[in-house]
Amino acid sequence: MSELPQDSSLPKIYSPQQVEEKWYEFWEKNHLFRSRVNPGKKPYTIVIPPPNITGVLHMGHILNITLQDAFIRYHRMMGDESCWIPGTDHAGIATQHVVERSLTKEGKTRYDLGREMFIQRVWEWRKQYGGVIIKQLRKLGASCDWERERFTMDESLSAAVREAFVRLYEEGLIYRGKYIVNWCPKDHTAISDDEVNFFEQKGKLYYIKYPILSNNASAPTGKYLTVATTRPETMLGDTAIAVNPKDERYAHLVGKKALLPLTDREIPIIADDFVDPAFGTGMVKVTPAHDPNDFMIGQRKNLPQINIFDISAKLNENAPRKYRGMDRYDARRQVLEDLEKEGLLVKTEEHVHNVGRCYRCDTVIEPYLSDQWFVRMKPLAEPALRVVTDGTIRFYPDRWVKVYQHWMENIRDWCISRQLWWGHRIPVWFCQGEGIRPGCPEPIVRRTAPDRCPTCGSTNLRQDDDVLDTWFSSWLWPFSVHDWPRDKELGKAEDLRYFFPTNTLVTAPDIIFFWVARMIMASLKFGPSFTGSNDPAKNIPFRDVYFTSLVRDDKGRKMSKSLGNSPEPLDLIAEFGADAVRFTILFLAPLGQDILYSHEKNEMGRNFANKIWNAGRFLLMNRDQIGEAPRPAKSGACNLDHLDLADRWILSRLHSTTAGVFSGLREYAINKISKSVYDFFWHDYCDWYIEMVKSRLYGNEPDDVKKAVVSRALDIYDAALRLLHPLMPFITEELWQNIRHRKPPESIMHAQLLAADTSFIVPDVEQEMAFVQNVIDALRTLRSEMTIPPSREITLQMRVSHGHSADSVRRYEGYLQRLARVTSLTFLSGEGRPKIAASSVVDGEELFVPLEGVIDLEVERARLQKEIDRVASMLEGVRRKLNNESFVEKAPKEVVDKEREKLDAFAHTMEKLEKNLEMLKS
RNA sequence: GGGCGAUUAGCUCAGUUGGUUAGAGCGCACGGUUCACAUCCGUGAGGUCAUAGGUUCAAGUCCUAUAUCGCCCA
Repeated sequence: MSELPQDSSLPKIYSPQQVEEKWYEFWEKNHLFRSRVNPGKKPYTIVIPPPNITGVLHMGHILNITLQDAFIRYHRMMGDESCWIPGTDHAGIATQHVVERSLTKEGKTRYDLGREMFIQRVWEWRKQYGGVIIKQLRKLGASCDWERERFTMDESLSAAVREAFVRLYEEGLIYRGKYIVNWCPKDHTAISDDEVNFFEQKGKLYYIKYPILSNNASAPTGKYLTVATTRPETMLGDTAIAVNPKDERYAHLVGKKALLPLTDREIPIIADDFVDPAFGTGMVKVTPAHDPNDFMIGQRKNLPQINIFDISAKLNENAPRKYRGMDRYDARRQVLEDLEKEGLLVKTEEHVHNVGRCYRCDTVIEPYLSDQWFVRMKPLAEPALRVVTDGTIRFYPDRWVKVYQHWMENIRDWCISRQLWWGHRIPVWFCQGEGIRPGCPEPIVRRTAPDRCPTCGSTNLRQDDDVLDTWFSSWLWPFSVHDWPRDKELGKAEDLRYFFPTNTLVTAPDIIFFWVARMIMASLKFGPSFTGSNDPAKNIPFRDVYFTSLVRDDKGRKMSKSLGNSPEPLDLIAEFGADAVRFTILFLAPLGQDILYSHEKNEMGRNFANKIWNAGRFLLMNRDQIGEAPRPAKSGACNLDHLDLADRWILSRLHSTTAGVFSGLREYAINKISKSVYDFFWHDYCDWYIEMVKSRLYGNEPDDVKKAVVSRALDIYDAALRLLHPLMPFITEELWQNIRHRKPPESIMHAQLLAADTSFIVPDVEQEMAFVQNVIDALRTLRSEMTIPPSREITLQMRVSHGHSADSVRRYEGYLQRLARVTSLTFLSGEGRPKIAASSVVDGEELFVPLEGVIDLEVERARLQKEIDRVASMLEGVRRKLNNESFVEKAPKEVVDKEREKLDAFAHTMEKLEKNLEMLKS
């Protein structure tokens, strides 16, 4: 950094582009984001919710990242060891698909490459394109500790995944079983729930008769029951009929059997809560192998699962011979035809239902039964629920606790296997025998690949083909980022113990189950092994969870690529500056409510930046012309020489603003923080303080007083920049570096925040200032309504009798001169008043502005009458209250006293106004 | 179907445990460019706080119901 010349002048308009780039480089080059284990300081840690490597920055990230950066920067300036750990997620399915698409362009499939080559290809892709988003975060100003960046497929994070898997398996918390997945019959792969697109579609509801069998002989009773289904072909896999247990119509049938038409299978009639008595006939067929809900019923009732499809959704050998080899839709036609022939098809209705389609090829998804790995969730969920309900972990806003609780109490086992190639391969091997001892059925679960089967010694082992759900690595993130379980061998043991638990998690509520809940479970489960404590408070992954708003467009629609209503964040940053975009989004972000975003709103942030810039420009010009008083020894302290009302007032405002920022931080009320800093800077500091300072700087004060005034204005500005820095890091750094001489690598990033000192907050001073402001406001209003041009000077006559003295008002004459163009101030005594004058009553004191020859008496009379009406209606309201006996009796004394004071004040004002009006009439 | 949230000025939103005359930004109207800023300054208009009941001396704020919108779960 080159030293700035003393006569440095800033351009009139702030242009963020070069400034932002310059300071980010400076921060990075000087390692200012770095965090180190420091027992002398309190740690403050955030782990980034790792974005997908396929992802690009969108508005949701802008909000999410800016929030985290603001928290991290505030804590850094409060003296905490702030550590923000960045990284990315390998996003199994999304990434695999992206790479497969690029292969398709070459006319290849992943099978052409083979598993190993394909994975290599993914790594290459990642190196070239992956993590674009990480570079984009820098444009936003994110102060992540880049030296700690992690990727969920890093070797040490893979070790964490294997460690967790093996431990859970050994404890019996992981098991293998059959499960329904979303299967694409065209791509021959399972896809995740997120990748199924649901569309409403017109279909048909078929009513089918099943013969009821007698209790003992399994002989037809001649009676039938009727089920309704949208997928008649799956009846070939039915293993039960179900009714709702509360449905009295069918209570007598439960426990009996029915004959499955077109087959010779007998199936039971059972009762299950899932069945909706109002749907169809209130009886449903149950096909556990081909419908997720039926699958759940089947699990509860121990029903057989008969899979009638192959991987292409053609009927397999489990279907009657006649249908084998048919496609599912051909089978549907054939089944319907055959039912019709047997007189079992009762009727057909039009029916609208949701159909899931593969987001890649639009093929209708087939719920398909296959072997999967599961985590038993109940034992993990119980302690994880407790730490949230007992307040060890706090949610902001706290209504998410209920959502969390409901989910945790009804938790289902977690299917963690995925039929993909890209991801953490399941650390399980199967013995392929070799005939030494036929079948070693137990899976071999190891942290590293075994050489031979521990049972039979065979070296013919085959690793499970599947990989783990990406969330199975994400749920370890708060401690795997510190290289658990290899933290000791990699020298990260101290980091892990110092920075864990993290303090704040900032995330979108839509992943509360996928991620937030599971991190809590994983940390409570594995935490004791590195914290050395069983205290849940020491093993939670984070103390506070901030659930962000959803960013919508100005019509309230979700931002989405297909709607084209999502702005390109880098374009926004280029147009308005990162600071402006950051500030705007934080200003718009009420805790827990959606944000309605629109392009123009960024102008607010931009204008604010420009305002701050110009305040700095004003200060620098005056510093250069007038100079500064000798600096106080303590850096960051404020010059307190020659204080006047405006100085005491702005100090009071600065300290209460600071207190407001701190309380906003505690409540995670970020929009309260941004609003109070905005109001302080713009309205208190610029609108009033600077204008009042001008009256001293350009008046007849001695030189040393002027210098003290300049110094103090700079000191307060410096403190305000620090208060604003976490919200607008770039412009505040630029100005902070300009207003005083700093030596690199000195940075506002590590400057201490001013502590909120209540001794500076003085109600009397604020009240006195409010009076002055009210007088100025009244004069301005009067000028405007009497159409007195702003350039025209006025004289003011005051009568003070209501708590103010001529002497005290006289002290503020300079302000009135500067802010209301009052050239002469005189005081009236007795009852006299100027004959031709505009008048006003402020806090009970009378103002007269003689306007002989200028005043339009008609206008002034109307003006006064309007004011009289206003005061009269308030007077009336207060009177009504005080005439109410129960109010005077029951309301607290202070409230009643306050109303009495109001009554006096209004009555007093009324009296003056009426006299003044009368004067004009005579 | 169950749960949750929202409804305050034309628009986007503040409004502490009920107790000053319900505020801000944008937009609108009017006036303003001599030394920080027209990305600005000053002034003004604009609200029966969704509706109906209730509790209370007192309700934008608490309770109940309804309406509309949105989210989650099933």
